Amino acid sequence: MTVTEDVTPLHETSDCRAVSAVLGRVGDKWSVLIISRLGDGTCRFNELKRMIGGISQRMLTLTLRGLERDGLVTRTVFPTVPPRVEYELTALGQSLREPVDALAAWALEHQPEIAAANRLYDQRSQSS
Amino acid sequence: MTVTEDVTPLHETSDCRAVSAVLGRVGDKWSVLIISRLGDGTCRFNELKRMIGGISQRMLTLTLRGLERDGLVTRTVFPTVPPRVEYELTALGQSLREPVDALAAWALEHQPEIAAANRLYDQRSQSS
DNA sequence: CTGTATCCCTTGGGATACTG
DNA sequence: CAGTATCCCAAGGGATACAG
Repeated sequence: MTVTEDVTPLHETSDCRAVSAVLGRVGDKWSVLIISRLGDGTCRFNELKRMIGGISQRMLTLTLRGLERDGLVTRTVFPTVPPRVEYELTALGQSLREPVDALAAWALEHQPEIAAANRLYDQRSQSS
Repeated sequence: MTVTEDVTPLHETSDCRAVSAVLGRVGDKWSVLIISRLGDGTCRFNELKRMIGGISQRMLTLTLRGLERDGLVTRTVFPTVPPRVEYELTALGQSLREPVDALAAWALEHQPEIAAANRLYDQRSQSS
């Protein structure tokens, strides 16, 4: 019988949306780089910009604001002239590094397999 | 003295690009959901579409192709009529679940802190 | 059933210029 | 120094129609 079943998409539960938000952060091109860099210690705005390299001022600002909003990074303004702003990982931000590093380790470990799969797939696509 | 220093952006090393690619996969809205669903067993195209819900045909196809290209999923076509195609996680795909689950666990565990940080941040932005 | 092809709107994000 | 504001282009992704 075809009664009305539960069709609530799995990804729309409260828990799943929370997980998605974090996955989005991690998937973001710049967030992880910033967190990684900040893991080595406090950093100023332009310092971050230089060390990461390739990030625009706009994206650095936006990404830092996002990280700050999620409580992963603190922003400290020193009322000097010229202004000095320091960014630092919070305990929460530090704790995120562990699972992220695990993922990075997985990526490095299996990179050869992935590259091989890519070549195989592309080669097969070629001859189609 | 200001000699020409090493300004190679950290994210442009070979290793880092490999890690980024994986982080991109994980950050992708649909990839993780598909992998998660496939973790419970083989699945057909429309089966996946229904269970995930909210994904367009186009994105399901594109995402599955990407997962297949990276060797995370296998695609098996049964030459019947109507056609029957089954998707299944590879061993590599299975192995990815571990670090991803760790990240999901982190997200769930710290969700309250993140939500609180969000509220605090938004509240402060309000009064500015 | 399992896709592919198009159209088209939304979002992401770089470049540049300006401000406290 | 540390941003904000604007412009603008490219990629992401849904809706729809068509095909094997």
